[in-house]
Amino acid sequence: MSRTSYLDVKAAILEQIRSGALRPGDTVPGEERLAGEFGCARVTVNRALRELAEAGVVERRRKAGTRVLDPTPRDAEMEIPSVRAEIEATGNPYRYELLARQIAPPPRPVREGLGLIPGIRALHLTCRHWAGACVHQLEDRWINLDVVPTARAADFRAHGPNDWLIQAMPLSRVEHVFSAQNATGEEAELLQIEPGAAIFVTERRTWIEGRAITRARLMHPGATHRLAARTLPPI
Amino acid sequence: MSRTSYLDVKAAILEQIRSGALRPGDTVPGEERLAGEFGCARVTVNRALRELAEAGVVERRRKAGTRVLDPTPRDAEMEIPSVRAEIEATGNPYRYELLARQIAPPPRPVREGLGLIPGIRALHLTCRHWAGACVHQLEDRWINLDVVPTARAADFRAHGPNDWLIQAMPLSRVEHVFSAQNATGEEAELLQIEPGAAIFVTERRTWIEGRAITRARLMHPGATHRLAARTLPPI
DNA sequence: TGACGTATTATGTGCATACATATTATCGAT
DNA sequence: ATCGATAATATGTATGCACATAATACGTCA
Repeated sequence: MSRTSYLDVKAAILEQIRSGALRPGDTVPGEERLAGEFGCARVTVNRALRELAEAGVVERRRKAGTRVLDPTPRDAEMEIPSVRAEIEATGNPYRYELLARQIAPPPRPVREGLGLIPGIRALHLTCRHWAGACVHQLEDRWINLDVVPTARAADFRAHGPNDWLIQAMPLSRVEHVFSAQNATGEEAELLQIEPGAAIFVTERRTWIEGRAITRARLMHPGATHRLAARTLPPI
Repeated sequence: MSRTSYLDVKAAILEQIRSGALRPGDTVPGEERLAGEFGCARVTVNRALRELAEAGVVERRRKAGTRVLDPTPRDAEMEIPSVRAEIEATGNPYRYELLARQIAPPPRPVREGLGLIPGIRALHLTCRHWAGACVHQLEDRWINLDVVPTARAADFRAHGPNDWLIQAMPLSRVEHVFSAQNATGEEAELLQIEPGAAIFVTERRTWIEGRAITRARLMHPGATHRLAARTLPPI
């Protein structure tokens, strides 16, 4: 029997978060307590919690203890805030609109992106996010109902699917691919811009434990949209 | 007199890299040795080096020791490879072309982005990066000669300014802002695309110790350009 | 009652030590 | 000379201990 590693502690706590035993806002037991439970030294627990804090999973404050964070604002290097927060930060009122919702077999590129067998149906949503009187984002999303069956029953008329998914599936892996494209006629109409105007397209795919959850194509008017990323030097 | 912190060790080693005393490829002295020099425990040096390794500054291998890494491929989350590597990865031959070079007072937005006093002149470069027969990137760059006076003497006809700057100024802070725009007539001509076609624009600014080094506007044909970012889950 | 100082508490970090593990170097046998 | 076992070495990490630091809780005094 080997000794308890800080990796064991880390994995155990992550598992508790994934399973819902620890929810955002909850306080993780203190280092001393956990060290007792795991039968290891406090420093070992310390390292596990420290790395979880670095990863943005928990927040630590002296005396106050360790609290599970909201999974939203994950990494500082590549900050992709929720659409709502992004818009409200500019002072504009945010409005969400569900344009279409159906369950259908996705087109081939989407199907392959989600790793689905041909013929399998998925949830298809089209939404619009407004910043005041301007369209900020047009969202075309497919959700893998095999992985997230509860999405079938979810009501996306009041709240966007992204917020819902972040709630339902924390700690997932995300891939973003950005590109610039000329808006098609339909896209231009929905975005309230001229056909052919440059749009900034984000293709976002999300996995949990190797299984694709969702694939979203997010379109923004190119003239107004800005995406920033900072790489900080060590220290 | 307080004890030596792992932060002190980290800062000292970073300083040696910045100053050039430790160059990429060099081997950092062993933990035991450094612990002796700094008058601290080996665990303290270990933590400093471990964090530097996590930050991508050094590479550690058992028995082999700790080596300073090339500053290029800094962070895995937001991988922005050198243009050359990016193109050669696709199998296309890379070609670099210097279109213009002059020393002039920059226009106001650039001047403010670089934090320069009005009237101060800076190095202005225009370059093109080819992937085979296609233009991959059109680069419009200003370099702050106050911070990098050696750039005045550098010859940018054979190699691009980005490679040169990475060599000359390691460990700097970088900010990227991405957007989609419609190409102007001039831009379209240089990029060999139709006027009005969507272009993917990266605005990159680089600082070292709070001073702006350079500001580049990188334009790519939107149809072909892709930028990917991944956020990995903890563990 | 309210302000302020002190006790309490949880995390942060350093040290000496011990052992684990990966990798290279070395040396001997074939 | 080649292969393989073994030694040497640098990093990886667990432990017990001590003290530092930040923040809250709480009790005392005006």
